[in-house]
Amino acid sequence: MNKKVPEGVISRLFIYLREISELTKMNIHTISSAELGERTNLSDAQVRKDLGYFGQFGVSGAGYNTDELKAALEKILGKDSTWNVAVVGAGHLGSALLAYPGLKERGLNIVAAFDVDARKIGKQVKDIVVQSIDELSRAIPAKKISIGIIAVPAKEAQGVADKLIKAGVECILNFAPATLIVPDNVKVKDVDLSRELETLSYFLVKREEMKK
Amino acid sequence: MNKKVPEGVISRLFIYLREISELTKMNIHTISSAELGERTNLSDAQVRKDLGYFGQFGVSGAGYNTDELKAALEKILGKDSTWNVAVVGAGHLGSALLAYPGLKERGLNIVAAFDVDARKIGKQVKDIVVQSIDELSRAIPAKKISIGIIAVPAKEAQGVADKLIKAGVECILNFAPATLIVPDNVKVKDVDLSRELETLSYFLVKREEMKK
DNA sequence: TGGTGTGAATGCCTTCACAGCG
DNA sequence: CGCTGTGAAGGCATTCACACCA
Repeated sequence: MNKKVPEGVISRLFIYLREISELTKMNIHTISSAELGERTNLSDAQVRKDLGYFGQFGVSGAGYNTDELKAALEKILGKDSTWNVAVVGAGHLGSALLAYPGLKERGLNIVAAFDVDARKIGKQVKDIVVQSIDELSRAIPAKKISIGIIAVPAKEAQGVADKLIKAGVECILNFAPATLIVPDNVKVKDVDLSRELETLSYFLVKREEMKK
Repeated sequence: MNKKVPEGVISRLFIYLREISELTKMNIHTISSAELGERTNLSDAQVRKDLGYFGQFGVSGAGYNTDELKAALEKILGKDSTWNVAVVGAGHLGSALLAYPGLKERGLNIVAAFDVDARKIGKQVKDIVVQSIDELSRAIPAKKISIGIIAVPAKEAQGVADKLIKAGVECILNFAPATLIVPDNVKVKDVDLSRELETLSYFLVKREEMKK
């Protein structure tokens, strides 16, 4: 069993879980790897192999029972546990995250928000009041926060990351277009919206060139 | 020359460009692949190989001239051209995108926004007025929009994608947690914020298990 | 018969390692 | 001497293909 799980498998398991959840709601109780692959833009082999890293969930000739598979995926992915999250930066993006209902549903509770800007401190979004960033180092351990979201300008990103890590955060989702230097035991995931768009635009640039 | 450029190279070129731009601002005119790698959390070999797909920009024994490299990267990445972008969905996330200044700076002009919700239609963010989604099919070609951003709930995402494609959009940035089915000639990039966070949380789940 | 589970083959990307150059 | 540019090697992830099972 203990084979190495490729990067990306976990992310896909969440996609399968999302799809399977829809199916159970629609009272569909069986699905083949081919069908699940079609619904997720992945190959049947990929689906089977991904699941294969964690056990055997299918029935030969019949496919997968969606209720069982759903339960199995939730177990694998730790959907029974919940995590506390802090957002740093209460600008447009930070506020959007605070207001996003999809996170709580998935066991990710935003329990604090911080900003440097006095005009934003005290602002309330849903049930969260934006605090001064000076309170970060006390609030993170006090509220048992293990995930930090960085939604500040690039220049401040590294400083915020340092503060979060010092306060005990173990994972960071970084929206700032900056490369963060962090210790090995801290996991960082970068999401750079303008880079995503730029990469798409490159596709258009290349297509234009091809036309000639 | 015409070797196949791996997926991911382009995205990294944008990272190099960002870093190099900082350096030129700081009046640093030379950098080695090792230093550039350090600043971007990548290996020196990776930096050289990535650049190698597009030509020879370095000087043996000396490194790269930042001004020349900046110009070369901008040329490769098509930073002289600009693209028109539409946002569909004027909720929190859509509004955040409308207000984000980083895009225009990079040649990505949001020129239209659409929503189904009558309460949001007419709302103004910066210089963009939210229009009814019924106007989408006329506005997209009229404004020469080639990139669409989907910031609507999952259930509506496929319908919006269909509308965008029918209207002539060639690339889609999809924030909805849904798998889109699109023709081959349309490029889709998924950004699923809650999945990113969930993937991070899995890292914590596994770490907890290890402690036992 | 239809579909899983999985070793083997393939293909892609990264890393290595070093010749060659300024 | 330091650092680039690049074939060759290595490692990972995906796809293939088929034995096996209900």
